[in-house]
Amino acid sequence: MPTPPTDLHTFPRPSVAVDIAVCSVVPDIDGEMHLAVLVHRRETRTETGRWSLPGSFVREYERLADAVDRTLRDKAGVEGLHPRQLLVLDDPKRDPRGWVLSVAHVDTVPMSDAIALIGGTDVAWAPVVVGDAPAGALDLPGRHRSLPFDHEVIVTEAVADLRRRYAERPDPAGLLAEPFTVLELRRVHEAVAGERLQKDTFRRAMLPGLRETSGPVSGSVGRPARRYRRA
Amino acid sequence: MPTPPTDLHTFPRPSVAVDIAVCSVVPDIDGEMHLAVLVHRRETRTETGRWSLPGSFVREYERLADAVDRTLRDKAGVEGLHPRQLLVLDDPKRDPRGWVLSVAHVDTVPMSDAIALIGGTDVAWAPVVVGDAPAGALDLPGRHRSLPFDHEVIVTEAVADLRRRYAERPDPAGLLAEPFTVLELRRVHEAVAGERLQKDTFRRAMLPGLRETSGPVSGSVGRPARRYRRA
DNA sequence: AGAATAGTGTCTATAAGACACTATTCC
DNA sequence: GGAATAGTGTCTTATAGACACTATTCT
Repeated sequence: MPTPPTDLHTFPRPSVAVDIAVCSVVPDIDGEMHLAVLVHRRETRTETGRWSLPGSFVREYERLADAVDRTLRDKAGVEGLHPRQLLVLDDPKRDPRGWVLSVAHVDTVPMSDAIALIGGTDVAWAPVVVGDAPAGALDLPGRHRSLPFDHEVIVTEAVADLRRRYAERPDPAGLLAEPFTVLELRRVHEAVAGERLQKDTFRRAMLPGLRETSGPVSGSVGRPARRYRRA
Repeated sequence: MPTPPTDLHTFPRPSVAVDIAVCSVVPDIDGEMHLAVLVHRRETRTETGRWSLPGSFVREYERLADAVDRTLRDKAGVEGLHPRQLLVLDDPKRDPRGWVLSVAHVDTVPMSDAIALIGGTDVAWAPVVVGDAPAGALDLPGRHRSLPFDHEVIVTEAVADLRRRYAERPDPAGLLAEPFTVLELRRVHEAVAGERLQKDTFRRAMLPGLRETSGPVSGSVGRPARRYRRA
């Protein structure tokens, strides 16, 4: 809390927006799973036609998490997520229209909803580029190479946040529907991490955070895998 | 970046403030060092007389880090710090005067400046309560028991941030003047961690992040200690 | 039986913790 | 020499990685 002025309204106030890196794990043509970020094609004056992260201005007395939920509902028809704050973007020149602060968030959608979510051609999943690409680089549709504004900073932080959390615990963001097998879990973690993980080490690291389910085991071929839920 | 409205000014805008947990390590009566947070006595209408964290409203087109610097210069005469963003406090009811978002920060002042910084009776170092106290509890002057608003959340995050960073590297915030001995460094780390650290393990963990200085070694008694700088 | 996938025993390399020893100074 | 503090050798314990083996299913 600041030292209050005699009147709040004597202070200039910035516009405040939320920008969101919505993440999920989606398959490519070959069935390989990849961490991807939701981008949409800009239809408005600034940077029209480029792909960017969804965002919107915060309404009066609205909580930031609610602004995130509302934005995703309106722009992508997604519900019931768990946004996490990443950082505030405060460069006074970041928006040509004026003084706009943006609170960047990361959020996730379950893999089962990810594909259905892409309705038209104005929304897409852009895989995170793995390897030694520039930080925050996405594999955008068409021949687009980069995100506008400071959105690459947001992607960088979002990916770092997810990787940190997934290194600790099994599927903390709930990308995978329960119950699941350790193999399914590992595929998701590999997609997030952007690298292969060892099957035995991975299993032992994750087991303390899992509860075995007694439910029936399905198996196409080979020994049927046990199924688990998050503990 | 959000979908732009036709005009920025059609959107309601919140007041935006910065609140700062300024941290340092200060000695108590017995010479023991403790992690402490700078608090000041409120002089204004809301919560008058209570101790709280310094903060102020952000000026037009001002960067948040600059608002932090300005606030600390004005309220405590501190210069040249390195604020880090912690989180945005966005409860619409957090300030009775209206819609105020606050961006919480953590910052540090070198130990050598910490004592001189306390000028009058309206500013004080409040040691972080160690042990199983409520999260974010401070040992405030007088008989005050708690911080107003959501300041305890800020202290909790500030302390967690510092402890995380100090567990990794030697004195990342530069609390200690260079050059220093490993013993001096360990005392600072113990104050931040709120617990004793083992001398041999600590030395081995920190050495990779230190550069030995060839400068003259002072010693009152016992084998003179080597002196180091941060690498 | 053989293929395929799941799960585990175990060896090794590495790091953390703890203890005790050696080293260097001042008196 | 003795007190005091600095720094290190090394043993123990825990953990991560790797490899190979065993287990359970389907065809």
